[in-house]
Amino acid sequence: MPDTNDRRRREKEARRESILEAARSVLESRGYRQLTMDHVAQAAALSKGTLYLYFESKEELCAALAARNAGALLPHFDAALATARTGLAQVGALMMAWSEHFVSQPAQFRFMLDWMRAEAPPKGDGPNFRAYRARVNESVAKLTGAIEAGKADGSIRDDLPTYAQALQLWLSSLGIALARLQEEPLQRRLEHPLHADGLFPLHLHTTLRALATDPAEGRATAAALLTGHPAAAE
Amino acid sequence: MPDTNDRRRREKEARRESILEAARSVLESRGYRQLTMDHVAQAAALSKGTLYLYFESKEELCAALAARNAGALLPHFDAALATARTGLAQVGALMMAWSEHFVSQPAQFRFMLDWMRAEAPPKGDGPNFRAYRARVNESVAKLTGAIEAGKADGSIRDDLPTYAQALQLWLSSLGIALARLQEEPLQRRLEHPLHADGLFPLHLHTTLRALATDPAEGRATAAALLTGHPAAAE
DNA sequence: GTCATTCGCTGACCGCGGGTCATTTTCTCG
DNA sequence: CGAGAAAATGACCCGCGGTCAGCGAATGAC
Repeated sequence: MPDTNDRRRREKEARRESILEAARSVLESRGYRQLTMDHVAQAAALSKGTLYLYFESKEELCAALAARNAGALLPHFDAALATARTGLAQVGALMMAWSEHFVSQPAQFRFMLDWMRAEAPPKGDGPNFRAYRARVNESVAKLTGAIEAGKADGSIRDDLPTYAQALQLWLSSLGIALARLQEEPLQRRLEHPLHADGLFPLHLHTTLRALATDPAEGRATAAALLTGHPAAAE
Repeated sequence: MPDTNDRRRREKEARRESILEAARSVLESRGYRQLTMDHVAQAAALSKGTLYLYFESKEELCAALAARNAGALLPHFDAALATARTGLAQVGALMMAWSEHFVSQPAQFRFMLDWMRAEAPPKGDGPNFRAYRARVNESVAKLTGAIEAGKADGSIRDDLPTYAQALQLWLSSLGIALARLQEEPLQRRLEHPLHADGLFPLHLHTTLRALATDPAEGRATAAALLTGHPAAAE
């Protein structure tokens, strides 16, 4: 009977994964606004009621997707950190990695941003939410680590509060990303047409110049990162 | 009969305003998530169907509210511009004015950010949307004007693309503001507790240092703005 | 082999919220 | 007052998140 129980548990986990996969495919083909429980159920060849046996709510399902996506970013961050010599370059490389993931996985990133935008503030608990937050904290930790490294090697000013500075970086980049998400609306509604993609290189320059002990080094670091990866540049 | 027609038009306009006022009161007392057409109708002592005689959709009603709020910001921007000597100081003063309005009118600002977060991308047309966009463009124009002034007087580097830089400023500040909107969730979900309010002074320092021809002047300008208005500082 | 129990699953159903429209009420003017 | 227009109504539709009584198949005891 432990055999049976084990199999049961494995099958349950497999169902859960298949539901997540169904949700991902709906996201890919129909986008966030069409990500309804009915559509997910249809894609998973299950009834809607069944979904609620595996996820407490739609929010929890989305949180599970978000946790998965956030986890996928971490190896890229590690790779980025490995290629950079100074702490300042590490910060820039993390931002580049973020942007590149953005470009290469548009559906996932659109989801993450749409989900953050739609997230209802009051209730945000449950295991999947906690998993998501853990991944975010890991990412922020890599950023704070890079800033600390930069302070130690002299490439980053040492009069900055590390953790607050990491959040300022993270959040201001989020604003830039939001604009890219709404690229078409942005272009339509502004006086002068402007590709939101073009804002990221500028943001990188601005950020690194502000962090650098020597502004010229900030500029050089940003330029090196952008020419090394022209796909993400303007 | 022109008398009658005039009165009719005035009454129609008054109804429209009373609906907007009702919406504003619902927003104040119940928040964005409770801003339903039924609640607005109840607050305006009208039936729901009547609302649709004055606004095409809920989106249009919200756009009208947003246009009104965006318009209220413009005089503050003008006042901020008048107090600053250099272009760099003007940029900082505009950011401060934004932050102060944020603090003094929390309900309106919460609405603006909630609305932006919830806004559905595809369809965004209609007269109220255009009015809103016009106000935003006016605001951005004041920012580009300040940057140009700074280039002219030597306080801001002249190798920056003015318009793109204005947008980078605007959008990165938006990210900071979003964090402040979710202040409590932010504190709960991060490793280290941190008041989101504390991020704005840091953001101001970072931004002005990056823009300034002389980093020291950027730092001094930010410090002067923050000590001059301690309510908005950390 | 039989039968009671458990387990996974179903789909009809609910409430809410945005949006519609045939009907009724109110106003205007001859 | 009465005809026609304008304004307002509220019952109604649909899509969506979420619920639950019940059904059928696998399981295990005898």
